[in-house]
Amino acid sequence: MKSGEGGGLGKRKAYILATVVYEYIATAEPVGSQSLTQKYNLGVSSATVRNDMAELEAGGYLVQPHTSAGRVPSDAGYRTYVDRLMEPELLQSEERHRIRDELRDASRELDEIIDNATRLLGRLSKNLAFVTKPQPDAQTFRHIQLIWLTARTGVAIVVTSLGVSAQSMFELAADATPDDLTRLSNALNARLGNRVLREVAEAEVAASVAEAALGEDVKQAVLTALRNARSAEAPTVSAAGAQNLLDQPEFQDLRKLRSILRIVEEQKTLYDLVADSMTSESASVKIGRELGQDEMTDFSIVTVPYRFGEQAIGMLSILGPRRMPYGRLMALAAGTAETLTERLIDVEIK
Amino acid sequence: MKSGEGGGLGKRKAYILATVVYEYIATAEPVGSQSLTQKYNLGVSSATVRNDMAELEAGGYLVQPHTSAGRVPSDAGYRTYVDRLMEPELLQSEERHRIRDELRDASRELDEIIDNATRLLGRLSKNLAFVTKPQPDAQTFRHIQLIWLTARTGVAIVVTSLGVSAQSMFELAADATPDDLTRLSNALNARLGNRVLREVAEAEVAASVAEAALGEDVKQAVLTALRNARSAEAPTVSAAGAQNLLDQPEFQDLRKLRSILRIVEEQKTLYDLVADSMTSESASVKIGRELGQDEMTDFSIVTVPYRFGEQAIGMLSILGPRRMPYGRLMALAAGTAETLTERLIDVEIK
DNA sequence: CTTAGCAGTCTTGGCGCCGGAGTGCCAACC
DNA sequence: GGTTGGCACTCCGGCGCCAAGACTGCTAAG
Repeated sequence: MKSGEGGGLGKRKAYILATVVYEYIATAEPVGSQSLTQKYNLGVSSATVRNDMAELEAGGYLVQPHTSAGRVPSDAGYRTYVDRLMEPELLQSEERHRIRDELRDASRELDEIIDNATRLLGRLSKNLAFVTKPQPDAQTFRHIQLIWLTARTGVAIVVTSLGVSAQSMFELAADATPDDLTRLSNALNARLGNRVLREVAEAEVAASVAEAALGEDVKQAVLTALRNARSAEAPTVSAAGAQNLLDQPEFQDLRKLRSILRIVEEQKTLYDLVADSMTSESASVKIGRELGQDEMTDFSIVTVPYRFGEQAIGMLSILGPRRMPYGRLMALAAGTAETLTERLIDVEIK
Repeated sequence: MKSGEGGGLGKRKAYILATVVYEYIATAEPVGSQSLTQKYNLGVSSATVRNDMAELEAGGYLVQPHTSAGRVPSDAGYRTYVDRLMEPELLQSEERHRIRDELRDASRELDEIIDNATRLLGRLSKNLAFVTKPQPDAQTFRHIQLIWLTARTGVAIVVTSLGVSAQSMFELAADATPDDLTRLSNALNARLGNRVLREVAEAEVAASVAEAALGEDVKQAVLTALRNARSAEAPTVSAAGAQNLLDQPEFQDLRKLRSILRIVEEQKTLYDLVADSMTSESASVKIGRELGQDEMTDFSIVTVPYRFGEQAIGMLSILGPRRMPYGRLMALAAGTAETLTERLIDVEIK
């Protein structure tokens, strides 16, 4: 549950802070000096704890909901707990296996795998889980196919190493034949093979179009199609477990819940909340105001990136009350991310 | 607001029932005889209304939350109101235009159009809106393309009249060349053109495979791919506006909200609730227990199918408290469905 | 059949009170 | 100087009580 040193706090105060956070996470009740000494063997009296708590409050780690109530951790209190006081948790091997089993059975379609992982994480964490779907532009180009539909319309399909990633309809200013599009598809495939999508340059498309002896309008259509295929402004986010939040006592206030639901529906906002955690190596945590949204002061988010090969291509996150079991949720998210990473190797198109 | 005859109720009782329902929908408070006579010009005294209300209760149209409270409509009361008492509402032409404008700007991708319509309906109705996406099997076949990825893997892309509808990865038991797949694609396209997907028979696929001189394993792969492309067990459902429900007084009880959120996440359940309304000509309404789910006794759903050409291919629904403004929501859903129907013609691939 | 009047019922909200938990401070102690 | 027991004080939350308000059902008269 706790231990560690805790910055310039002094050993005992750090320990008390850790215990207060731990106890508050468990009970959702402000914790007082007396109940703390009764429940935990602190080796000092409640009066001493009281003094330390007063100093922890002065230092900004704890706050009092009102005089004559116990203390509750502040953002800084949680932050210190997460960064320096809490012991990292590990998943039970039983849970580890469960995650593996549930993700293995899922289909080989990328979207379904992601959705499955999201639901699983929602269930296990008993909070709201959300997972960003991989942006195609970090994936490797495998195949493009321009399909002729009518003389002036067609659809471009791009297949990447993680599966069919996108399709995009196009219109032409001049007539084309099915054969034109096939020639161009072949030229593009020859030229772009095994390239990371992001690095495909306009000049290469232009060269292929020229090789197929087609005009400017086709070039524009292909470029647009590729751009669409590459990435949306914000990736799609899959979410699950909103109903779990209702069990938390902090949601007696429906307005909080309202803003959460709204944010979850606006996928862009949800993505922006965690976008910068993509580059993090392991689990990262944002607590309360750190999320930068007034409506989210009572929430925290744990985020872990998942990878394809070496490259981080998406993130798993858990959103819950600020009073969340950080250690456990970080372990869960990390374990699921790891399993998802392994799973993606399985479905790679080589 | 009301009027009409109302079955074997007698004119005045029907009118009183209509007024009670109307008033309860507006205020969410049980309505009593006295306040009713004060607010509406019924032409009779509160004592008379009292007597009629007692009979309406005996007839099962009204219920009392407790003695000495006003009355509240029962499922049967709402049902009678919706079927026979209420006046159909029409949308303001301003609203009509707003719907048209918002749906016009959306992209030409089917999924985005549907998502847009869902969000719009959620916003306008101030309730939870959900829309089923069209099952491909009612659409017309336009093109199939088998794309060669490796000697034993490929992906099948099916394009229908409403756009790329599905892709499906396949594995082969024996090696194939890109040319094999191209030949087969051409054979299939020649044979299946302009057919409704649902009606494509196994024999036709077999004939095309034979024509391309390919084996049983390819045939199975194509059949599976077509089956996947055709329809999932239940169509995907797009939902929006869950947060609107929080404004309703009936949601002080969080357990109700919990089950709603759960059901919305389980798309299958949501779809099953309304599946049988697909064949209905206009707006259909399910009230409380009519939904056949214990957790949903306090809710109602309004559903309107939307079409592609003559054929109903999906439904727009609004889920809200049983105490919902039926007339308005029916008009809204119908108006949105109509606009969506028109919009789909625009994006048809001819 | 309708209506006025009336007694009875039930919920809701305000008020005051008390108990519990916790704090801060002080003086004593090691 | 840090630690501790003791004590006075504060504040929230729950409980019981009461009064107000809103309805109902019933009865008897119009």
